[in-house]
Amino acid sequence: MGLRERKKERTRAELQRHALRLFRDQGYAATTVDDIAAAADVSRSTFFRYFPTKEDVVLLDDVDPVMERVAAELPVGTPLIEAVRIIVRDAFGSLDDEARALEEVRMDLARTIPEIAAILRERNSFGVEQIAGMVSRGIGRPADDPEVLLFAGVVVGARYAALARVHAGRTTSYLDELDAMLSRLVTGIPLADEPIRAPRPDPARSPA
Amino acid sequence: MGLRERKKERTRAELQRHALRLFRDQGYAATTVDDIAAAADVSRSTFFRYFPTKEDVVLLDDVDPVMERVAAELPVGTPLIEAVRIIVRDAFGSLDDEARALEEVRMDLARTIPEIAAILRERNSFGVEQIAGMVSRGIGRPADDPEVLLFAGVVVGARYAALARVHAGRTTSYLDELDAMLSRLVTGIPLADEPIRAPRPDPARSPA
DNA sequence: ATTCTTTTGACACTGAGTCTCACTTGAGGC
DNA sequence: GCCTCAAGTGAGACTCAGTGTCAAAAGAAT
Repeated sequence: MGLRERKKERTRAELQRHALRLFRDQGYAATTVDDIAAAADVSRSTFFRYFPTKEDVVLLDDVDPVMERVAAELPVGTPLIEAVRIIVRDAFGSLDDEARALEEVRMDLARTIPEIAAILRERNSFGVEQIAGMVSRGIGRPADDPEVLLFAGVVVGARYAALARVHAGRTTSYLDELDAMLSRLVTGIPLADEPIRAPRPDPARSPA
Repeated sequence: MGLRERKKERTRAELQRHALRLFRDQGYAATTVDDIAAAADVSRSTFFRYFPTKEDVVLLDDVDPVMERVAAELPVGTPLIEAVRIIVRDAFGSLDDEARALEEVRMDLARTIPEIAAILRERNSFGVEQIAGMVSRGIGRPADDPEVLLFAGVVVGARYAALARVHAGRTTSYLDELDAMLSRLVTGIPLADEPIRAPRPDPARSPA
């Protein structure tokens, strides 16, 4: 790996490091791309050469290729829902220390700054189509099959639920929470048969 | 309802009508807010007084209050997953002709212009927290309860699956598709126990 | 007709994102 | 070591979304 590559990697890391620090210190909206570039001692143009948008500096996505690799190593016959659990856990678990540390910072920011939580919720990693593609390959059904899409949607939903827990400050580990959510799904959809009670007035609208 | 109110409503409708028309004709990114304002014969400022962002002109949200009303009228004891199905169907079903027509246009745009599909997927109506709030009221559990959030996440996931079908051009009616997705959920998560097959090379990466 | 309030348009400003062009700097052949 | 080429960088101009202010216009109320 030549000097050029190393320098590039260093610049990218510097930009991300300073960006996250600034976001933490002075908030997301209050931090301009100029601020970040200045802190990392590069020009504004350079920032956009490394990250297509300001939001992207929060994201990472070293995870996707790892997920593919883990998926390819699963024993044939594993039930789909179990496979998802294993893939998620192993893929995140196999991140190196640096990536893992970055992940921690990112989740902490998500808990602290609502704007970042929104970015992660909307943009992070996997969408329905992406998961549907993996499922499609895993069980040999078309990727636009309704059941394949619905399964993928449920997985994405579990992710959102985990992120909501993080956002509510009810957990410190997004990964553990996601794993717990997926575990619950193994026994079906929770509360599906729960009977609804007599309707009561929306507490948000009733007098305090 | 005074002249003032009527005029306001007309302006809002005009802005939305022209915006959707322009988006359809020349694309979302290529249409500036100035274009929309000019077409509707108002100033740029006025546009932003009616819609906080350019994206918002695609959205509607006459639906939320209706959902609340439908929810309040459900018989006590209805299973939660059934309740969701009924609420969604009745709430959308009770839209007036104009709102329904707008919904059609919006879904058509979503199928045609990927950018609009993304906006709908990310911003439209209900997020996990919002649904969790309704569920919380319906069954009397805290809104940040893991199972409540997971259930809400699953519902959102079903929505995404339906939107993915629309996006793939496999259906013309988003509503019917969503209803079908929720029906499937009544019998549990589809494909959950489906065994995965021997891994095969990613077709996207294999030679054509 | 008069006041009062809401809506509106004109304008200025910030910041994200795009583009171009000239420059520097690492890589590799000689 | 030198030269050449390509990759990476910086400066700056430009577009457009979104915010804020302020004064003029138009509907409502008396």
